[in-house]
Amino acid sequence: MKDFSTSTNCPVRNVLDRLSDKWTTLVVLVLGEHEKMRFNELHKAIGDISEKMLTVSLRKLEADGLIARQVFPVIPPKVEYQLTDLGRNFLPLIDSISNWAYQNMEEIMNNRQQYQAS
Amino acid sequence: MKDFSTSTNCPVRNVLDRLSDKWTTLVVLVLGEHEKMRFNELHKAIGDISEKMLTVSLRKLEADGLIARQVFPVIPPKVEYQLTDLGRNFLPLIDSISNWAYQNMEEIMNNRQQYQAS
DNA sequence: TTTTTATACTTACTTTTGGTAAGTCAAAGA
DNA sequence: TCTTTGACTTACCAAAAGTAAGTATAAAAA
Repeated sequence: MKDFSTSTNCPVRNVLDRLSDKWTTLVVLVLGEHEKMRFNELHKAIGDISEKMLTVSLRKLEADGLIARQVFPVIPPKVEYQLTDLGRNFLPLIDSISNWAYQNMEEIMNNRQQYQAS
Repeated sequence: MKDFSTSTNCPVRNVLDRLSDKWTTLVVLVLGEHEKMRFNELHKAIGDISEKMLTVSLRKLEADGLIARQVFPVIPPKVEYQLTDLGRNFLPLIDSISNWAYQNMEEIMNNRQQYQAS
């Protein structure tokens, strides 16, 4: 049994906090479907993420080693992102969460309505 | 292939956003180890969550039907929380994320240090 | 030749969310 | 009568995220 009781000093919690983040998981999900993607592609694919937050999310994932960032020294700039081995290794986990959400969303939506009504 | 491009109108995204939240996942994780827990037990088990955020997280999970809240009409108050079937059904997914984080945290920490240094 | 366009970001500013600490309620015990 | 207990609220402040405009540079278009 692991220790969740300690905050920033616990590496597991630290990793977990970063990966259980709205945008981060989404970036991994869409990157999981495309092999290589450029910044604007990701931006369009996710749709409602701001450029700022996309940048932040990408940097965090890069720092953690889940994605690789390749810069082409051209103008206008070209940058490609792709999952690393570590990222690809993580993908199925978050993919299964996405699937679970898909399969259970109806029930969850119903539950929410019940809850509202009471 | 699912559509992630639309924001609040997409139920999958909606569910996903809520479940890929720092505190929410943690609450499910600790509830997964204890069967029934009272408010203050959860608070101590998680450690660095504020009472406010614990309340918010519990309400959201309750609304979505992942946990059940049982109030005992006594003074001082007594409230017990436990995973519902839906919650228990979700638990293994997040458990495996937690395990993945545990197994890969060393590599991730190393990656982060490399990144900082560059 | 000046203007526009393309791409991947920054930056300044505002809004929303989260954290902190103190307060509430009602009864039982000191 | 004052304190304690447990599950919250609430008011206030800090941090994070959203918004919109700006930056850099060269090639292509006007």
